[in-house]
Amino acid sequence: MSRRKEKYQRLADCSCDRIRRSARQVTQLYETMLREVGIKPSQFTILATLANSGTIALSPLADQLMLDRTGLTRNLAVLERNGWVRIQPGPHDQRQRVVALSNLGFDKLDQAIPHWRRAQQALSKKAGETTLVDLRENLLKISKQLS
Amino acid sequence: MSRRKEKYQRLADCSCDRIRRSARQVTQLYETMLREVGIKPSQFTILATLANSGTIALSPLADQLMLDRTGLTRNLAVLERNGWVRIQPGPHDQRQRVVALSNLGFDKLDQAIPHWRRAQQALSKKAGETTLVDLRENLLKISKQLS
DNA sequence: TGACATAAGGTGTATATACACATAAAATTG
DNA sequence: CAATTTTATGTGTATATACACCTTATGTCA
Repeated sequence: MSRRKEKYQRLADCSCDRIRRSARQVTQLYETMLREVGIKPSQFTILATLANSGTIALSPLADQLMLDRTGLTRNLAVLERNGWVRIQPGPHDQRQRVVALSNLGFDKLDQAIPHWRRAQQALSKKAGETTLVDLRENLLKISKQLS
Repeated sequence: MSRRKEKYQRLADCSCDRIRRSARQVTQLYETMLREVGIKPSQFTILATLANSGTIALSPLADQLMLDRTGLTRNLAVLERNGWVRIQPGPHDQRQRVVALSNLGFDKLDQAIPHWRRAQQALSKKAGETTLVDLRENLLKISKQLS
């Protein structure tokens, strides 16, 4: 394989690949914990955000979650099917749809919180609290610089 | 909304959500740069890995990439359709399939590298080199602790 | 007010990620 | 060597992510 050169070895330093790998691993840890209550990490995040925001239209919710709007639509369809959120036409603007956590959604969130906490603690224990704090700080910094 | 309490505000400190957001943002930066040569970040990573590994069976490749094996299968199907990789039955083990970069794949990789470098540099510039180095270090540390 | 621009949202399509389950080949073992 | 176990891989299914394009409602301005 004459084309296998040192030149290609540096490609391993890809920051995109690096963060994606870690994100997959962390996600799997949280999925394992949250699976016990039948909820996914991304669903948990949406429920938690809705618990704080109250009724909110789709686009500002997507902004707040830094999520793609079209992906949010489809994710919310699942949450609605599960009865965790209510989606209604916007009260003033007929283009809007506003979403809010239902009582069932609050229940599911309450039920999930202890498992989420276990995931947070497990990650902290495995990664080391200092490393994790530094990491989160740097991730936040980078997020702000990229938005 | 009587159930909107401080209790839910702490949920914003989710490490899983934090890393996933940043991963999305970083991925989008790389996608923007790599789109010009018609290749995705994850495809780039696979091509780069294959350039270094040479012919390799699917499972060890998935291990090396820390990728789900079944996802790799489907990703490779696209790469094969594009003519960037060759997939053949394993020479000794009839269960295996071994994959290798084709000449077209090396060409595509060579073509993509300058754009990937631009993405790396853009990220470094936006995030700050120090922050980025720290981040990568912590990500690597966490990856090792979680694997 | 009517024409046009803008904003909110949905749909189609492609890839990414992960798990449960299925199949076939190879390895092991009695 | 035949039966069983393990290994390598594929398939079905569900969700995640992103972009291009479409529709409809709202806003703007001549």
